[in-house]
Amino acid sequence: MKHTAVTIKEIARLLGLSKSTVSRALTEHADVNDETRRKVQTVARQLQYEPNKIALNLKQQCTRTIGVIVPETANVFFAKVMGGIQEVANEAGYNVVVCQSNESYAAEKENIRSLIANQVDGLLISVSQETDNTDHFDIILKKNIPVVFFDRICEAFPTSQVFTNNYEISFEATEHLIAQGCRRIAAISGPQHLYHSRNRLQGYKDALRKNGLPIIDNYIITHGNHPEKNIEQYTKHLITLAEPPDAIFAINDIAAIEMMHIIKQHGLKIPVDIAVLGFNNETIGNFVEPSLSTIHLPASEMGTIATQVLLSQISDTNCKPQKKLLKSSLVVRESTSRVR
Amino acid sequence: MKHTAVTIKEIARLLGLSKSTVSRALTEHADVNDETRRKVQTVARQLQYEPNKIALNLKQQCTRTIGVIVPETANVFFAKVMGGIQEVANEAGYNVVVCQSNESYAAEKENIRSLIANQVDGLLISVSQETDNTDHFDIILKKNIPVVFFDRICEAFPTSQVFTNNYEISFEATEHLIAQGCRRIAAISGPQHLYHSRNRLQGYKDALRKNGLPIIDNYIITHGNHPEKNIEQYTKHLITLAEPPDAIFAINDIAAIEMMHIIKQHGLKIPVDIAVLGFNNETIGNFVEPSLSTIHLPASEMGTIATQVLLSQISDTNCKPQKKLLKSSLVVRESTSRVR
DNA sequence: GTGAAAGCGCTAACAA
DNA sequence: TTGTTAGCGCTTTCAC
Repeated sequence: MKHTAVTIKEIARLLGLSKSTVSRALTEHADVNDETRRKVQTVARQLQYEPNKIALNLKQQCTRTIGVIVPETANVFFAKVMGGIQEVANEAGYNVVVCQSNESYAAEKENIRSLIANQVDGLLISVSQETDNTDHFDIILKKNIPVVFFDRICEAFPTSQVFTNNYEISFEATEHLIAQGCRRIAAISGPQHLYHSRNRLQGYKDALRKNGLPIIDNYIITHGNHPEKNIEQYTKHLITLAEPPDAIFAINDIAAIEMMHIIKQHGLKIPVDIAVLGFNNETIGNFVEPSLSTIHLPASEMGTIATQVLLSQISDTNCKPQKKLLKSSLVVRESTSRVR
Repeated sequence: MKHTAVTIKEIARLLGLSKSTVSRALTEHADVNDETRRKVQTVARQLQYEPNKIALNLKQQCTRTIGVIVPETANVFFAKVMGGIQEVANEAGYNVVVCQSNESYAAEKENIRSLIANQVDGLLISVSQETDNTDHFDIILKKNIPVVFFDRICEAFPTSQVFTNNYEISFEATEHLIAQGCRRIAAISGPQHLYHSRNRLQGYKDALRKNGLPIIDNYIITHGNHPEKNIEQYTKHLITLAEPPDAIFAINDIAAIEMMHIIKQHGLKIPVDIAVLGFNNETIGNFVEPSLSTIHLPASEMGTIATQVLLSQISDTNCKPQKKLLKSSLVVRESTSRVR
């Protein structure tokens, strides 16, 4: 390392003062002679003194760092959330350490261990697809570390949670498809041990039920850990059914666009033969033909709010867990517009 | 914070030993009685002792943390690079703190200050579009902090650099377009004070020149900080020229796909009327019609290599700066396939 | 208004 | 083999 680092001790030596006086002068403490303060600050500036954060951390028993665990940083949604997190955290003088679980339970567990060992002041977590129990989170409770789950939350856990109205938006989206005349609506859904996936599927089912449509198992695809790998198979499976669906509620925009591509290749028309609905509202949805209807998630906002909640808990340790519900919205474009 | 934290002192008190003995027992030091070690380790496990990293940091004068500054985390390319960085860093027991410059010089400068103040062991930087001088990097040299620039490198700087063969791939891509019979090739290019943008444009120009084609200013669009905002205008401008281009070398895949969309809307055929070439090889390029030809960048690999170089410099401070050139490759799909 | 000393949690040189 | 001591850089009582 740079052994050149200027310390308070050095400044003290140079000015024939004690460390404490220098410290006080630098931290704008009251009881210090104006003259002395001026001198200290001048020298500090000349030497480009920067207080050693590590020493401060040790002294103050906090790191002003928050740890974030996401399934995958390359995922557009999480990347946007990260933006929101950074913004609020940096504004408040906090650093952000990011870890990826890569959808693996083991990695998630290890990330938690590592972040805690590194004394982060708080955690922001979106759980991996593999995570179907919460044992590895217990240590967070035991050590009483502020934590906020976001998006892929851990419902049963007595901590703060920030999430979107998955059930409602899924219900709304399904009713939109029904309103467009779709009667055989397929849905690609995530692992059912995850709260948000479960809710999404439930919203879909309830909308069908409410509208007197049957729930057909063949139309519901629950995929494993790497959905993007199987979109092609799913699509081919669906469109070659004896009675193929007339709408597909995809798991995300990229999957939706891939499905559209395959559907078109098979000579089917979108949305007339099959309507396609995405999820995430990525920019690209505007530029495909037909343009993609989708669900807009308040990604960046989710990051900012989760971070705000976390920071409030860090500053007030016995502040109650908060549940924040953010609203998504349906973005209707051409891929589901069958009636005028 | 959690005042419950178990310390070495606590364990020592419990066992009637000294802190040092406990420390030695825990760190697998040689000179310690097997019996003692066993006892210490048992208690440590029972109490779920975790060494305080901050104290270690202070003691060892390093944080095992590397700071990363990227223009934007939501950018797919940088998100992929981040993946590679995380992988190598975590493997080596390093944490990664991410900052975004949001393409702003001021933010970049502030990020550097903040990361250095937080005593990161090293830096990975991809410079912002706004950055047209290197004054704010001087402090890194002065403090002798290991740094590796990647992708958007800072050529003039006497530090390690990891980058791709922008000139060559751009040359190759342009020759590919020429080989497809294109004669009026437009290019959308980044700010010319950036090394990689300059090289890309130069490769394009040299390929034209070598093939006896004129360099037409009207076909070269150099954009500012937020290109995505103006893609539509650029495209309309180009296709309404008296002599519109018969190929466009876009700045990235998303821009390319937006351009294709607009071109198609204007009744022109791709690639026959206008060939379109992207940059970045995003998945989505496979699923648009026509499928998008593009340049594949070794994004994740760039992250892993940059991190490896950085770590080697951290461990050996007077290890010489390294320049690493990674190869991109041309991915030819339908959007540029005009001959058979 | 300033200095001396203790202490945050840990390691390591030196003693015993 | 174990304990004592010092010290990493800083803040903060407590004396003076």
